[in-house]
Amino acid sequence: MVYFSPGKMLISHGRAAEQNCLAFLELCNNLPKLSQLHTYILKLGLHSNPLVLTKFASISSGLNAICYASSFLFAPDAKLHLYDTFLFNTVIRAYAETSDLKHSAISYYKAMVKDCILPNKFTYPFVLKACAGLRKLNLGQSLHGSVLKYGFGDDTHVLNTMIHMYCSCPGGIEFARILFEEMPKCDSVSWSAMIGGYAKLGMSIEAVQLFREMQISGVRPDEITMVSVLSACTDLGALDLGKWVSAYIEREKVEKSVELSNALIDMFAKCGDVEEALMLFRDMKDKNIVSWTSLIDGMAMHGRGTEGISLFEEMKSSGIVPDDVSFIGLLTACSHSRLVEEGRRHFDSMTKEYGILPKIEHYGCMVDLLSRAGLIKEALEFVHKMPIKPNPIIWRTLITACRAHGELKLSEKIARKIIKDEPMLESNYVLLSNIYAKMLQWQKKTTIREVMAKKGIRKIPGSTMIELDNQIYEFVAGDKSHIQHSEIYRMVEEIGKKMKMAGYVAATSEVLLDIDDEDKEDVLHWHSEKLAIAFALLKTPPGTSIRIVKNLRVCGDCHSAIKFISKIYNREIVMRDRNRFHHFKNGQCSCTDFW
DNA sequence: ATAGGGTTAG
Repeated sequence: MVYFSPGKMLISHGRAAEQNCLAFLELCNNLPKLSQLHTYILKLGLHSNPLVLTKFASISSGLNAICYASSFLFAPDAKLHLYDTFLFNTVIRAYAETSDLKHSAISYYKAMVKDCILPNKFTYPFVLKACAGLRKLNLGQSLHGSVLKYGFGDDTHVLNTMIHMYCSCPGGIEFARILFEEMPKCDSVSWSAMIGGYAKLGMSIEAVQLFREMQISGVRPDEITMVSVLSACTDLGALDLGKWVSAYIEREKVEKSVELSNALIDMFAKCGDVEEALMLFRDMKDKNIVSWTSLIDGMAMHGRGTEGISLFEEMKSSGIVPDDVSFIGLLTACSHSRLVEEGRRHFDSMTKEYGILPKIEHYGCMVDLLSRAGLIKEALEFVHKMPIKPNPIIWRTLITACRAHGELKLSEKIARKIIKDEPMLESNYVLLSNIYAKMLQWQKKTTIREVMAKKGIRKIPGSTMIELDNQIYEFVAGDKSHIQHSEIYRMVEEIGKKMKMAGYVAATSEVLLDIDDEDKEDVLHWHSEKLAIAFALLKTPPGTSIRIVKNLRVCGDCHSAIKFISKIYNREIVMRDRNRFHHFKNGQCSCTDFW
């Protein structure tokens, strides 16, 4: 234990004072004695000493330290001297790294420039980082101007941070790309920043494309680049590419940080190979809570809820204390596997044993858990009793469950309510329109379509992606853009005939879900997942499994059709939809029709 | 003294 007592400190001067003070600050790390320390530093006249100040700002790494550090700048006898840039940099950095105070970093930067204190090459990475956190494009652009004005337009560190800043600001990605293209020489950080920028925005195709260009460029990707590429693979559901990245990491001996291993686990789980995710996880020496949570989430998505729960218990036994995110994974695992009692119990233990205040996501999981299992009344009561105002996601969860359990009147009522709350959100109308389809009330369905058209709201088209021979193909319903489309459509017809012979009957209410009247006959078989599967049947050897990724939830008709296809063509078909995985095999689906 | 990264309800 270190006790602090300023009175006993040896007050000395000059270099000795500095050394003394630094040593003392080292001792005082983590001690909440900042105000005494502050007095002490002023007494020694060391408040403009850059080394002392940096040390001071870094200890406790908290708000207080930053406030005291910045107060030195305005001490009555503060003198402007050679080190002032350094002083400002210290304060700007401290603020830039404090989540809620990034705007203060900008204020100090502005104050600095106003006082004619020249920024140096260390100033801008800090300032730009703060700007990235604030996500203000126009501020970023003006900082960009200053960077050029002060002559740091060819500093790689500064430019890399600027790419990151542009990628973080809405509407900035194009500016980032221009900057990136114009850079005299890019290093792996530049590439990672740009690839990561695309990946974060969900521009995963661009991220992967850029990674291919990076390989041609000869800059060696490092583990951080790989994390960004993997997150693009995860988004696309591109398992082959993900596997290639994984092999590359082994081959090139890229350092496997915990983050990289976690990204691999997440990729394998979300691209459909949860067994590989599990193996990787078991091989990890240092796991953290993210590793566990990623795998639990993976189990949840694949409907392997019991294993998700065991992992959660195992995590606790290993000494990791669950956090709010891991509870989301656990509760999702329960709801997707109809483990109602387990879900309830864990929800209670979250507050009672771990003191975690449930967030809207946790309530959402519970509403899903109950309503999906058919306990609609209880789910409704739960919504009315919860202490947070239910959000549209909660209402949509209820609507979907009501529809699945035949409570059409109730789902109509809720759907009308959320349209009132969010009149411009397309998915609200689609829900109501689907309810009318199920009620066979075509007139009302048409009216909804007309209302949407009048408001200029368009439905997001369903699309399905498939990865074949290092290419990613995307199909949308009724799509005829593919070169081989006539062959594909013939295949769909053939599949249709075989399915009928096997006893398949189209579920009309579902088939007509999202289709305009004039297209009704045409689109019967043309949902994007059917096109993608027909394509895969044409292009892949018999007996191999087929993996597809859908952007929306699979419709009931496609779900039953794919069951037939898996049997007729003797193929395992793995499908990821918006919510979860379906493994079709021999006429059955792993979700046991519980989705 | 400076830059880029992993899990989050339907």
